[in-house]
Amino acid sequence: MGHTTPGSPPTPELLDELSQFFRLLSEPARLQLLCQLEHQGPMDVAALIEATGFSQSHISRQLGQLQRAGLVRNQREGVRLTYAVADPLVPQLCNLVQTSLRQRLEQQLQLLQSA
Amino acid sequence: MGHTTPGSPPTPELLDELSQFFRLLSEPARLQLLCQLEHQGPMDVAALIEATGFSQSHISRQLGQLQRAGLVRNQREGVRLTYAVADPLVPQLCNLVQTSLRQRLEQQLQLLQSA
DNA sequence: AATTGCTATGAGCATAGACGCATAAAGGGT
DNA sequence: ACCCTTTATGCGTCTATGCTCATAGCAATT
Repeated sequence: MGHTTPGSPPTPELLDELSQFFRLLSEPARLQLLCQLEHQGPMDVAALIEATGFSQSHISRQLGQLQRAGLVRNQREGVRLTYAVADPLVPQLCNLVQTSLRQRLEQQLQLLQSA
Repeated sequence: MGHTTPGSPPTPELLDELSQFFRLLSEPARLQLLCQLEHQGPMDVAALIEATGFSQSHISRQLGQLQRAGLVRNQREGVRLTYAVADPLVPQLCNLVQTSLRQRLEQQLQLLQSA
């Protein structure tokens, strides 16, 4: 039940960093780009445009944000840039959340069945 | 290096659910409320107002969102509502992200030292 | 049922950020 | 040096939402 965490409460700075990080993943476009890269391996921008249907400028901006956060890395291939996932954290998080969401849905389903 | 995830790519619906979930944590106010509850154990709204300095209506709305998402649960104590964390997922996520952020900072530090 | 104390919610304002268009910047080939 | 291709960025628009004020709803007490 009601755990209390023994450590100190998170500082405002940490709180801000955490929320900023989650904000990156809160945008479907960015999350989609990340998942696409995770699933397909490294891709260049043209392929990402093709896969997602977003405009070039939009993709460039979103990838820029992901790169500044260290979630993605790029590499030149001639004039093109190839992007790749740079941190295994994101898939981990998504799996955790996905599992939790599923569990909650199953619980709700059981509640409905018992009614 | 470049893993590719064997499973199928996430459906648009899953992508939306995941991003909506992360959006909840992307707001400093909500994350602060969650951390406060996690750290102090169950608290009533007056205590949360005291602890965070937010207005009553703001807190009510944010707690409502967290509750609809199943992250928080409330319980009547007379006329007051006491809120408590309802899912251990959030502290897990925060710890993962925090660890990853720290690792990245340490790497950057080493890069600076070797320069 | 009226009053009191606590919580939820409608209305409105302000701001952040997504998204596209146009254009600049950068890199490579002739 | 010029041109072509690819990526980054300034600017404008529009939507979403944080946040507040006022007020409505609701539970307990008398």
